[in-house]
This record gives sequence, structure tokens and C-alpha cells, in this order.
Amino acid sequence: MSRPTASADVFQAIADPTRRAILDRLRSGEQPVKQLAEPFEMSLPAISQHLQILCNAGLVSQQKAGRQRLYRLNPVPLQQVSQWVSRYESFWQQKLDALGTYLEENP
Amino acid sequence: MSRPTASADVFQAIADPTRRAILDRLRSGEQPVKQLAEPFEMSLPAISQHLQILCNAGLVSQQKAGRQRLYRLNPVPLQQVSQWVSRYESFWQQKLDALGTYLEENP
DNA sequence: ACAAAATTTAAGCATTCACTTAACTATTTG
DNA sequence: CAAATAGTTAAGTGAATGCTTAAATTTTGT
Repeated sequence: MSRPTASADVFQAIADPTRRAILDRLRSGEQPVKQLAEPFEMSLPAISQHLQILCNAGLVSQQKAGRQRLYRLNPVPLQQVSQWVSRYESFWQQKLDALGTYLEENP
Repeated sequence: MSRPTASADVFQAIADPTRRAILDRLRSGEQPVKQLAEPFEMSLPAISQHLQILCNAGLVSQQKAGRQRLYRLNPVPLQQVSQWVSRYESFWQQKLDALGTYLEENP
């Protein structure tokens, strides 16, 4: 019962550009699906499915409000991503420093 | 000619746990494929394919060295991820602050 | 009670994905 | 040169993905 549900993975959830855009939109506050879906050229069920995936990843939560469902951003799982990627920050800093030095020395 | 090749997307590239593990491994320096593949219970072609995807995303580069190919980490594209996720940091900070306050007030 | 509105569920479909095994291409070494 | 080593390319497969349309479901307004 209840497989680990690989699709609950945060990295997988943010891999899709539409889902990232949905999260971006939710930063301005909780919203009903129709409003959330407005800028996307995609059917409502498609958006609904994306929202479920985000829900499974713990990135959004929903709350019933009459006949609409308000979706709200929960950014906490993104910390996983932040933590993982932060381990590379010193590396690209090195890279960019090297580039800077190169440009200075070869004007 | 030459579509944007959606698979060149960094978010897509790091969505797979094996590929993230490969990148993690490459932080300790450039390595030939066989060495890189060692901890994974997966055929060599599978690793080779993952490496190509990482290559297309610009996250690794390769260099021939005799009969082996050395793969090297290029973390720069990860800045995209870092930048995107950083826009959420203030949000989860709020969330965690709220949790802290709650725990203080309900001991 | 009835129709409209907001959203989800269901079912289907084409594409992409992550993998496999088998065959191929270098390169080195005996 | 032949055998071994390192890796890729090719072809195939099952499962997952992202979407669609059509049919529920639930709530509201008349």
C-alpha cells in the first residue's frame, strides 16, 4: 500500500516549465484554479493534473472555498533543491573567477 | 534547424537521481566513465546516456585521454536553478519563522 | 428543483524516458 | 597483428509523462 510514489520527488516536480510557472504565479498569493490557469494555453484538466503533482511533492496545498479550490504555495520542499545546488556554488564561483582573471590578463 | 532541444534544459537534466549522483561524484574531480559508473547498479551504456544528457545541458564536458574519456563538471548552468529557487527563500524563511513563533508560544 | 460555474476523474493517445543487450569504434598492449 | 580495454551507437522495450476530450462532482444562484 502506498508506493514511495517517485513522482513525489521535488526535483521531478520542478522539472516541468509549466509547473515552475504555476509556482511562480502562486508567489503572489493563493489562487483558485481558473485564475491560476489563465496565462497557460492548455486545458483546465492539464493544469489540474500539474497541481496534483505539485501537491504530491508538497509544494502546494489546497483549501476548499465554496465551489472553488484555493491553491497555496508551500515552498519548504524547495529547500532540498537549494541545499543540493548550494554545494556547487563554490565551484562556479571558481569558474567565474578564472574567467575574470583571464579577461583581465588578456585585454 | 536545430530545435531548442528541450532535453538541454538544466531542470530536466537534474530531475533524475542518477544524474544528480553523477554530478555529485564529479565534484571530486574529472573522471573516466568506468570509474564514474562504479557505484551504480546499471549498465555502462545507461551511464553513457546520462552523461550525454548532462553534456547537452552543459553540465559536463568531456576530453579524450587515450582510450578513455575524462568527464569534468561544469557547474555554471546550475546557476539557473539557484537563481530560480532563491526567489523562494524568503518564503520558506517566513514559513519557518512562523513555525518557530508557534512553538515558542505553545510550549 | 434547475442550470450554470468550478474543478476533478476517467480514459485514451502520442511522445519521451530510463533502461537493456548486442554490435561497433577506437586505443593500447602483448 | 591479435586480444583486451574503454567507451559509444543502435535498436528495442515497458513504463512514465503531458496532454486531450468527455463525463462526473460539488456548489451556487434563480
